[in-house]
Amino acid sequence: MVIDFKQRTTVTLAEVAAAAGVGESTVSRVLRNHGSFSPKARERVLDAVERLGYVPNRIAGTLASAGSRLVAFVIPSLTNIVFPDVLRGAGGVLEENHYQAVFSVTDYDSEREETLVSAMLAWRPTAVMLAGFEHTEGTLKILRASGCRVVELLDTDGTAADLAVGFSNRQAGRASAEFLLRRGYRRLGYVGHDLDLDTRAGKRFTGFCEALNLAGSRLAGREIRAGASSVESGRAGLKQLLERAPGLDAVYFSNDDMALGGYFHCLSNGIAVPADLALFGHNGLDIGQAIPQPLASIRTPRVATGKLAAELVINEAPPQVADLGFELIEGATA
Amino acid sequence: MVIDFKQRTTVTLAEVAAAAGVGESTVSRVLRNHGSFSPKARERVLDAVERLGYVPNRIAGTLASAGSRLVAFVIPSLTNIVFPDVLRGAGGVLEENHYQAVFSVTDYDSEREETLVSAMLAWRPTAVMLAGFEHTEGTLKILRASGCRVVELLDTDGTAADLAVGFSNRQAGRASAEFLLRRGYRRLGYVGHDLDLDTRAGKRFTGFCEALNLAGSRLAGREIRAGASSVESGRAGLKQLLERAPGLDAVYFSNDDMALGGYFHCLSNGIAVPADLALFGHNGLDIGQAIPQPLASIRTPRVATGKLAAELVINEAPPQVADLGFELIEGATA
DNA sequence: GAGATTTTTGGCAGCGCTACCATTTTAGTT
DNA sequence: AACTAAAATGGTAGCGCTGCCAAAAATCTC
Repeated sequence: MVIDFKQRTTVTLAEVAAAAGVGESTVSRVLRNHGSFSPKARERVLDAVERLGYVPNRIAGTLASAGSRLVAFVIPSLTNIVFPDVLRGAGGVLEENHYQAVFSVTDYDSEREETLVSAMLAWRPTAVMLAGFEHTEGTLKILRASGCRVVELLDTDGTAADLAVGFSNRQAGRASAEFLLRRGYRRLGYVGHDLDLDTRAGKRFTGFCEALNLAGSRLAGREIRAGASSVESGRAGLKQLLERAPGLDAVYFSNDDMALGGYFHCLSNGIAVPADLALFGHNGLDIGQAIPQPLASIRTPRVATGKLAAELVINEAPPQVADLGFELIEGATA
Repeated sequence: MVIDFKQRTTVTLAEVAAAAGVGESTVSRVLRNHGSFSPKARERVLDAVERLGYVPNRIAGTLASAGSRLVAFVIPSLTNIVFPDVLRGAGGVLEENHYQAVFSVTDYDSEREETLVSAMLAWRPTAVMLAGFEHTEGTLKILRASGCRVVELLDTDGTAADLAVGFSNRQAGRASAEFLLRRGYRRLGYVGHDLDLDTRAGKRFTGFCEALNLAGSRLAGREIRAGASSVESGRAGLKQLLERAPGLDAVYFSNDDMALGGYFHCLSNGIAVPADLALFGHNGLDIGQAIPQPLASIRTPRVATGKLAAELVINEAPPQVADLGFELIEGATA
């Protein structure tokens, strides 16, 4: 196999103009379909573009004009399917409008977030999309100074810097507790992952406890596991919790991944769900609905969040907080 | 809340130079730590940068120099965790080397792939990363003409355009069949998703059938489902298959998502695994190892693929095919 | 201490494009 | 046909940075 390494002089707009026998401006106008030009000119330009294999250079275009049509995502994780879902929702809209998505991953580390946001801004993106409201002072400062739009995703409990799209995790936590109480469960436990890192999970937990308090009840046991959420962590977490706090009749998990782990623990150990123990997750993942007993959970608007976030940015919407709500899935595990 | 909409004149390198009392070149050299400058100059520049809150403009930098330090990913899906995993692997390496990842999603449509690759090239990326070897002629043509590096991911069965990193899906399929045969299963079925779209799954299936033929055996039944893989699709697929082809003793699934669906079907319907029916997946996802009986599967080097792909590009490696292999997980479902 | 090196520095021409403006061409009006 | 309005076009000055080069300053050599 032979690869051509010789410096292929990239075709420029000027060359296209020359080949088409028109001025550079005309080529630019035709290609962006902006301003006026004759059908004849259009044809000659498109013909030359085709013939020379011209690919516009958006780096140059961006520098010359104002907007970069680049949208930066600085997200905590790619392993937690929540974020790919948001990216997916945004991706479609962005693409239709000829925007490009750029991303980096913080691993739930807000210092890293600051570094990454700062690096992103060097590309002069139209907007920066972040998870939630909890950021370092430094992050907020450089973001403000940049003048670019900021969208905080998947959270509405807090103060938005500019735009925010998501739902109230706190209310989701409350709704989960209320549902379990309504079903008659009284000895409730919690299995979660690191709440300091995943502040949205923390808010759900807060909401959950609030609802319990309001009902004159309280958490009968909790197991907080270090690190990110995972099925295995949920499984081990439930095992731990049940050993330490026997007699629970329902457990709330920080999300569906954790809850699935819990479910599998029950399956393996002959714990009847929900007769012996009820399980409640969060996110409403498809897989949770495909297990033998559909998981009781809360369906969150992840794709819709990405979609709306992109739309707001593209339409230059004024600062606002868009609450997309959530939907309780009764399932069969509670 | 008040948002400052006034056109915040972005700080430029020239302003930093003026503030630091040095020339523009010196600022540029200090910031890139490239070329020579005195400690004194360095200090004054960094001080001015800090004071003015200067953020370099990489759009301009890229235009002026050669390389964009942008790596484009054009992937089939974000729902299939395989691709986020690859992105994750690449992301770390890219970030360390001050590269940025840009992506778009084809939804397994090669016409869209061509459009998206073309759009990506407008950003003059250092490399374009694609899934597999199957691309339209048009895609290959514009890629060749662009002169940028191309990495084809997660496949080694075919002809690479430039770099390729992954493993042999065909061999994975063979290994899966050989394992099942070795275990004594004889009436083998297959449940898969759309093979024309996911050509790598198709190659696994081919390899699987080859191994059966070699052993003088043949597939006893198959169910190919339209659309992308999912747990629900696997569940429904296995149900269908068992109705149509009773008496199977093992089923090979196009991937772990599908296999999990199959497992859940068995759980729901009192089919003992593996006594009544053995199940075999592909990818070795964590969740497959967290269900009551760890799923027999093949662990694929997804993160490592992303990592190596990024490294090869950054180190300007010569064209090559890197086979990272795979690992059979015996599990407990076969 | 003069001359030869080496290090540090600033000026400036692009990179490829778009925005703006001035000019030319075409269409419209009476 | 003469004149006006509208449409089409090309020239060119940047966008903010880097790379090159020549000049200036610092260091070394005998």
